[in-house]
Amino acid sequence: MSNKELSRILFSIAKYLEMEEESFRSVAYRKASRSISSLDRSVEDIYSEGGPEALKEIPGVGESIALKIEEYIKTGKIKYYEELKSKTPIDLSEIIAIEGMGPKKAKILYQKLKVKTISQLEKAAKGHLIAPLRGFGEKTELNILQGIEFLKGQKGRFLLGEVYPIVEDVLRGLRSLREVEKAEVAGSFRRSKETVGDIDLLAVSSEPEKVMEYFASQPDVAKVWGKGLTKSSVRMAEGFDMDLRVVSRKSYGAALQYFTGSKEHNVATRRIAISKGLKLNEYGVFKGTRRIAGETEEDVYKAIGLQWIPPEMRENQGEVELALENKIPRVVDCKDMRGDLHVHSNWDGGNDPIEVLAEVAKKMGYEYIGISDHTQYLKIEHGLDEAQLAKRDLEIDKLNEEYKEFRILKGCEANILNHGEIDIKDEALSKLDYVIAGIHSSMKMGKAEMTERIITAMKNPNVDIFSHPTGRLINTRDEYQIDLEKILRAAKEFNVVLEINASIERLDLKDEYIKRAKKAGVKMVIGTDAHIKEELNLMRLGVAQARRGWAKKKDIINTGSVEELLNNFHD
DNA sequence: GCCGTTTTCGGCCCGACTGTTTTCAGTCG
Repeated sequence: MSNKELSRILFSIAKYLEMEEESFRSVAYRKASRSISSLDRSVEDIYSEGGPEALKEIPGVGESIALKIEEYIKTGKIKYYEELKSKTPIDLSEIIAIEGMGPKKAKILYQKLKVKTISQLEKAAKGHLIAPLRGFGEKTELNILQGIEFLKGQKGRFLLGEVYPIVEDVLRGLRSLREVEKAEVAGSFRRSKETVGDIDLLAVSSEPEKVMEYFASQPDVAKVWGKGLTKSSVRMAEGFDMDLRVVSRKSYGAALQYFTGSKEHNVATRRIAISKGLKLNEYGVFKGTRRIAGETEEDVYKAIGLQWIPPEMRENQGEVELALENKIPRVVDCKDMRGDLHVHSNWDGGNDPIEVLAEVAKKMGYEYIGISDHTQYLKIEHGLDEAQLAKRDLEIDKLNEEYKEFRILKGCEANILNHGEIDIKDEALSKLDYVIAGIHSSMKMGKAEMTERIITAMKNPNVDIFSHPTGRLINTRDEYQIDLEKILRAAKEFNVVLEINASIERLDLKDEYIKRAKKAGVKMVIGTDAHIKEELNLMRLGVAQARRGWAKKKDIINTGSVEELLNNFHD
């Protein structure tokens, strides 16, 4: 059993309860679900150490949910959940993945039209059976069809952040085997693409049968597609496939290069090899039949006259040409990061007190953490008003007195209202160390209006950072309509830093826009948008995204010291 | 169903937006 599965079931229960108008109970389940999905320990371990009592230590888990988790660990099922499912037997999670569809609509469509699956839903919409229903209409029907199309577009792709902890676990497991000399993940995962299809793993071992046996019998494996001595392929319980290849030590680097891709990058590198009278394949670099490189990736690139290229850059976007001239930039690295400015504390409904967040940040080696609680407009996120902000800042002052080489910065994530106004008084904003502003409402504005709205907000001298600039949710929601070039020019002119939001479903700015921002001379900041302390480690996703956008250390302001950082902001 | 520097019971989940309706239900953040 994985935390992920459990979290998914609790989330599903929450959605079923919404169907039943059980709103408070639903919120409780959703909270528990979120909490569990971001735990850094396995729920099973927690249970085996301390039983249901230990489970209750998990935020959002109380008596009742603890018992349900126990039931799940012991029997693999939760009776309560099974009952909810049998009452309304539909693919709820799939159907509500369609933008605009929620549990209530799903229930009506089941009751009136017996719609249980996406394909039945599509059929019903195409047959114009939905529009005549009370509460539905032409537009809803159309939105459903568009939503289904959107979902089809990303079928089979998983979010990088979703699979990250699972891949790490598998890799750790492989590396811990005595029979494994080394192991690494390749493919789009290694390139840190925002979504990944299947996961490609490589290992060097003199006893492949034992390695493959281990790989195929991991607890999370749902199905074994094939198991051989050089390649095995499995479907994980979470729904994605993993391939493991065991290669010889001599060709490990070449295999890593080959399986990391991208395909386009590989075509380009092979072409370079040919131009030098060499041959590059997954076994090595060959001069005639003699292998001249292959053991390490560095050797492989060197043998064909190229500088080593960070995996995140391997998309054939000009990186091969740069490598030929030894001009690959030193892109930003996790080690460069000195702090996180996008963190929500328990003041705005986040999970953890400022003190706890600061301690985690310190342990991560940071020199500062910025607390950016929501402001008042976002009622559901317990946004703070001017007085509450001031009160919170007293707490920060007090904590700061205790620290020597570490500082907690006072920030907020304010809301940009429909005409570019900020939802909290300038007087309050000016007292903070920095202000993040972002859009959390009216996301379907027209392009011109939306662009104007954002630029108006940027003109506010208190606004320092523009958070999740395009508002997209990967695989779920498109970007808002904005004129990015205009926004970039305004950011430069009004000295506003653009965020690279590292949360799993956002990764916003995306790679391409990071390049454009860089070109426009706009500074960026990587923020995790953590609502609980464990999410501070999403920084690595944000850094990976920045690397995909070829950002250097100097492009990212939270690689600087506190003084350097604050210098980027208005007074 | 969870939680407690307002409480072990009674709060918590508000407001905008959309697409439906002629006053509102469902969805989203």
